[in-house]
Amino acid sequence: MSNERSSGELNEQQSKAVNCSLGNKLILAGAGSGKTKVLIHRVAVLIRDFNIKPSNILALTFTNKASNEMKQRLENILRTTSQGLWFGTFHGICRRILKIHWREAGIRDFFTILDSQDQLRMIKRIIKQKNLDENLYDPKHLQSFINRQKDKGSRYDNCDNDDTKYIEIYRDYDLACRQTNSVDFADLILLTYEMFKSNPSILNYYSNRFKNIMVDEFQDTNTLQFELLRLINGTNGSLYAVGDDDQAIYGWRGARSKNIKYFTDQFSDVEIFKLEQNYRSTNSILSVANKLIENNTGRLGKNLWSDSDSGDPVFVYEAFNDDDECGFITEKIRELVTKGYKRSDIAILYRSNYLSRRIEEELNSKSIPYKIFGGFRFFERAEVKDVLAYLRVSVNTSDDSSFERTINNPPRGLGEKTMRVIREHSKISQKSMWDCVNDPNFISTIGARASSSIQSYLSIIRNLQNIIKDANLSTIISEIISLSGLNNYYETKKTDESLSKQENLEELVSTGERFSANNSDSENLIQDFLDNASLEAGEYQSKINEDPVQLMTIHMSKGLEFPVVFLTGLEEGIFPNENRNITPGFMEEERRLCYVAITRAMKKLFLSYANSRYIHGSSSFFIPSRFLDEIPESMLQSVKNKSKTAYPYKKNNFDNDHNQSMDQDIFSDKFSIDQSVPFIRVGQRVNHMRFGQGVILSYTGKNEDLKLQINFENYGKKWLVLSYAQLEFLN
DNA sequence: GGTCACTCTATTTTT
DNA sequence: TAGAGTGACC
Repeated sequence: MSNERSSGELNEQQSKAVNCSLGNKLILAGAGSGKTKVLIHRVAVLIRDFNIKPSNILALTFTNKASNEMKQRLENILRTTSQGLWFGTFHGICRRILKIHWREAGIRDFFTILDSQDQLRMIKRIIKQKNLDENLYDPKHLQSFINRQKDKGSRYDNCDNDDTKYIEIYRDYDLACRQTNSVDFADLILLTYEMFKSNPSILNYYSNRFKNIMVDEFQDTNTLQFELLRLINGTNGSLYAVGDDDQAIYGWRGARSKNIKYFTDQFSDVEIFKLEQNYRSTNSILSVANKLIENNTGRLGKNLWSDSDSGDPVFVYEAFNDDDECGFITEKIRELVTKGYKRSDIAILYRSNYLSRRIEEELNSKSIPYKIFGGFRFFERAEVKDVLAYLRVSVNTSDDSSFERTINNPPRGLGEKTMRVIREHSKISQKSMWDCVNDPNFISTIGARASSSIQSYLSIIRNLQNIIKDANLSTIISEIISLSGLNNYYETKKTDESLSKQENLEELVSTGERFSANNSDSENLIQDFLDNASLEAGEYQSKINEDPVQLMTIHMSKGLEFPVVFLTGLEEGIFPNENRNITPGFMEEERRLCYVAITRAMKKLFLSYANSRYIHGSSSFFIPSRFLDEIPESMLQSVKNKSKTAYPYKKNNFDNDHNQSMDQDIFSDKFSIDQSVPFIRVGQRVNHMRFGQGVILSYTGKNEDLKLQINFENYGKKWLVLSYAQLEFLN
């Protein structure tokens, strides 16, 4: 965030929103209109002018990043600490509440927070236990079913699904969660909600305490979060909700952007403010964004304007393949850096994480430092999770998943057979797996070899439990790495992979060190560290670089801004992403996502698409994204690379032959390359019997399905199947 | 029970 | 392409 703006004066709209009376307020804030600034200034006004104690304020955001930033910026304005003010994400705050009221919530202390991976593993296990076919009961599908139900506030006994097996799995999953003392993401919120519902006195306490609730990105709240806010806010609270319906991009995760509308209906006396002046982008960028988003229906309607200069035009680069696209980007970055831009001023945005690989390769080969946000998350790496699992069983022995994860890792000679026996026994005796293997009667039924392996595992954990009592966090972690035998295991392997795993574990030790330093006031450092690992997956930094180019998905970029933005992969199927079950409103959400991407740019925006792209091991053709068509041509400046033939395409280096096989793939025997057919390339002029002359814009498909998009002088753009259309190729 | 090599298959976004 | 899952062999 640029300082000149955060310290600057408020404009009239902002000032009204900041200095309003108490009560429920809705701030409709367009992209770049200073919404965080308003939120922070509002908190300052509450404290300074309304004499509200910081401890009576709750500030909710969606990401930890946003929360930390808000905290810091507020303390800058107040010039003091914001002591007692609760900052956090919905999940983080609910976790905090459950840590205090776990009894009332019907769970046990020291619960484990399951991340999506853990959750999926648990569901898979249940499907297996029930002897169901994973093809009929797709674990991922069930995972999203369960999460959607929880996001709506429905437990298994009041949810709707025609397939009773779904409901059974949901029930068994929840049962397993309770038994293993684990809580998933949705549970953090649902348990808090249910606890408030059944304990009016506790609810009362929090309602009275948090008379002032601030919510950022309100359009991203889901049904349950909305209801939770309603509970805490009660009848006389002041909820200050800031949001933008045009930036709702989490519908797929259960967010209900209609909450903005419901807020005015279901909360009392809501006063609405609009922030419509954009301070971020040049007018060229803003016009492109506005034109694009006009294609969505049912918007609340804002008129985002800016009095800044028009600046550079928005550029579009048509690449013929992904290499070309990356080449263009790195070339431009070099140019911009020589012109005085910092690399960290530049962001490369993409729809999906896997699209970053090619870009990374190119940046690496050109030695351009970069930092990638999201993607592989540090705490989701297998070896890191292994070590954390050791820590988890040590503090929560009923955590069966962590028990299972660690007992034979590194291999100690315990196989599927023994595990099955333990699992069975645990199910029948209703005891945790840990309790089972600590029961001498049960152990005596197990073979000598297996039982001695179990004993050595148990002694490792007991040893760790002793160490945990008085060692500091980073010591504990490094003890786990060596005592567990993981370090030895990787040491003897000596592969590149095991080496990098060891490095990651070393990094984990320093992460622990940093965490202790930053959380010296924590009452239970280990618990907080473990929960933090689940809730904040940690950004993985491939290299520690000075001034790196920023790479991230569009989702990650929300709330951020950059002088220069490259928005890549604007192709049908990639962005908008093709979705198997196209849900209603899906396309509009994709469009909003594109809107978010465009409005991240302050000065320069480069859009790019490739005619062919190497994906999932093979090359495919793409047509440009419809979003490009929705922007008037006059607003875009095309940067075409006409000197290169788009098709058939030969790579310059011949180190592999996939391009050649690609040619053959397209021109099979039915449609072989024939000297009478000139190069089909984008920009090629053609003549059609009926439509007359035109220019090839793009193409898709292969063989007899090869389709060309042609822009005819008198008939406009048309798609024609090459094998049927009688085309004359002009020079 | 452990390991390795092979096959299969899924490829969206995240707290 | 890469990660997960499977099966054969030690």
